[in-house]
Amino acid sequence: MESIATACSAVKGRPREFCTEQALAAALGVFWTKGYEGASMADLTSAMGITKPSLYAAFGNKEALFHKALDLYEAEKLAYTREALNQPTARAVAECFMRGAINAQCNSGSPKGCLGVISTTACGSEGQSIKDDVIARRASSQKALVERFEQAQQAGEFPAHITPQALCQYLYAILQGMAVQAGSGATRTELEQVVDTSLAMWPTR
Amino acid sequence: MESIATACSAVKGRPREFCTEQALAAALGVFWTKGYEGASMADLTSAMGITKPSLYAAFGNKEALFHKALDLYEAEKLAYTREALNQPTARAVAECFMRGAINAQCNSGSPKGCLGVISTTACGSEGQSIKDDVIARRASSQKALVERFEQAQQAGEFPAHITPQALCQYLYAILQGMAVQAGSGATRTELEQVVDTSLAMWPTR
DNA sequence: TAGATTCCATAACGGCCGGTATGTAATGCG
DNA sequence: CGCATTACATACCGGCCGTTATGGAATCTA
Repeated sequence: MESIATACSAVKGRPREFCTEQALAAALGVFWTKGYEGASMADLTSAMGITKPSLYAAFGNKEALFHKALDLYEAEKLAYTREALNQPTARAVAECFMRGAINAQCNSGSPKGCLGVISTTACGSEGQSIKDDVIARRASSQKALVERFEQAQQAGEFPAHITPQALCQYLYAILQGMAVQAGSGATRTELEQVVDTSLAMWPTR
Repeated sequence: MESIATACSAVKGRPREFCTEQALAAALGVFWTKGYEGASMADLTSAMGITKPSLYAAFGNKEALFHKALDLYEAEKLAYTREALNQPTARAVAECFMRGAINAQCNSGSPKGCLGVISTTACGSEGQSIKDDVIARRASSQKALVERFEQAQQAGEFPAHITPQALCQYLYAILQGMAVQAGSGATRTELEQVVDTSLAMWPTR
C-alpha cells in the first residue's frame, strides 16, 4: 500500500541470476539470424543462457521478447540512421544511410542482413503483429527522411522532377535490396558497388 | 522387361483424380504467400485439393514440391525477365525488368512480393537447400544481365565509371527492394515512383 | 528463526509439424 | 472372372512447438 515510488531495487525475493540486457542482446542475435518464426524457444533460451520459465518471467512471451529485441535493434544498430539526417546535403544523408547499412549488415560478429527486412518478408500468418510493428516503425523513419529531403528540395538540391517522397521510396528500395543481398551472402565489395553506383547517379540540380 | 520406350500413358492402375499442373500452381500460390517454412502441409493439401499421401506420391515431399513450384514460377512469372534482355538499350532492359516486376508483384490474384526474395530472407536452418537453390538461380539470371550490359557498354551506352557488373548489382538491389516493399503492402503507385525515379537517374553517356 | 516473496530447475501440457502405414476403390491385363 | 497395379482416404507416428504447473533454493522483512 506504500504509494511512495519504489522504482529502485527494493527487491524482496531471490535475486535474478542473469543480466536482462545481456540476455536481450543474445535474443536479438537469434531473431536477427533466424527471423521471428524461425527462432525457436530452445534456440533463444540456449543463446540467452537461461531457462524457459526465466524467459517468460523476465520478458512475458516470445512475441513480447521480439518487440523488446526490436527496440534494442533500433536503439543500437540503427543509430546511424538518425545521425545521417544531420548531414548537410541530401546526397550526404543518402551516403550515410547506405554506408551505415553496409557496416551494420556486414559487421562480422553480427548476423547478415536487416532484421526489419527479415521480419516483414516470408513467414506465415503467425507473426502478423510482428510485421505490423516493423512496418509501422519503418513508416516512421521514412517520414523523417522525407522531411529531410523536403528541406533539401527547398534548398534547391534536386531537379524539379524529383520529389522527396519518391526519392525516399527509391532510397529505401536500395537499402532493402542491399539487405536482401547481404542475407544471401553478398560480399562487402558487392554492396559497395551498389552504393557507389547509386551515388554516381544521384540527382544534381 | 519391355525396353521399348513406354513414356506415353500406358497407365496400369487406378487413374489419378486431380491435375498435377493445377495442383502445382496451387502449391506455388501457398509458397509465394507464406514462404517455404511458413507453408504447412495442411495449407498445401488444402489449397491443392488433395490429401497428403497423394501429394507425396505425386511430388515426393515438401522440399521437392517447392523446387517444382520454383520451376513453374520461373517459367511463368519470370518470363518477362528473359524478354527484357531483347530490348535495344540497357535502359530499356532495366525498364522492362522493373515494370515487369511491378506487374508480377502487384497483380491482384497473385500474392504480393517475389518468391525468390521471400525464400532467401528469414527462415531458420531447415530451408538451407531451398535458399541455395534460389541463390544459384538468381546468380544465373544475373549473369545473363551482366552479359547484356557488357554488350551495351561496348555500344557506348554508359559513362566510363559505370561497370556492367556494378550496374547489374544495383538494378537487382532495386528490384529486390521493390519486392520487399510490395510484400509490406506498398501500393502500385509507390512502386512506380521507385521505377520512375530510377529511370530518371539512369546513366547516359 | 519464521514467513513472505521471488527466482531457478525439471518436467509436463496440448497442439501442430512433416511424413507414413494400412485398408479400400478403381483401373488394365489375361 | 482373377490378378496386378495404382490412387484414394483415414488414421497414426515420433518429434518439436510455445507455454505453464510444480517444487525447491535464495533472498528480504520481522
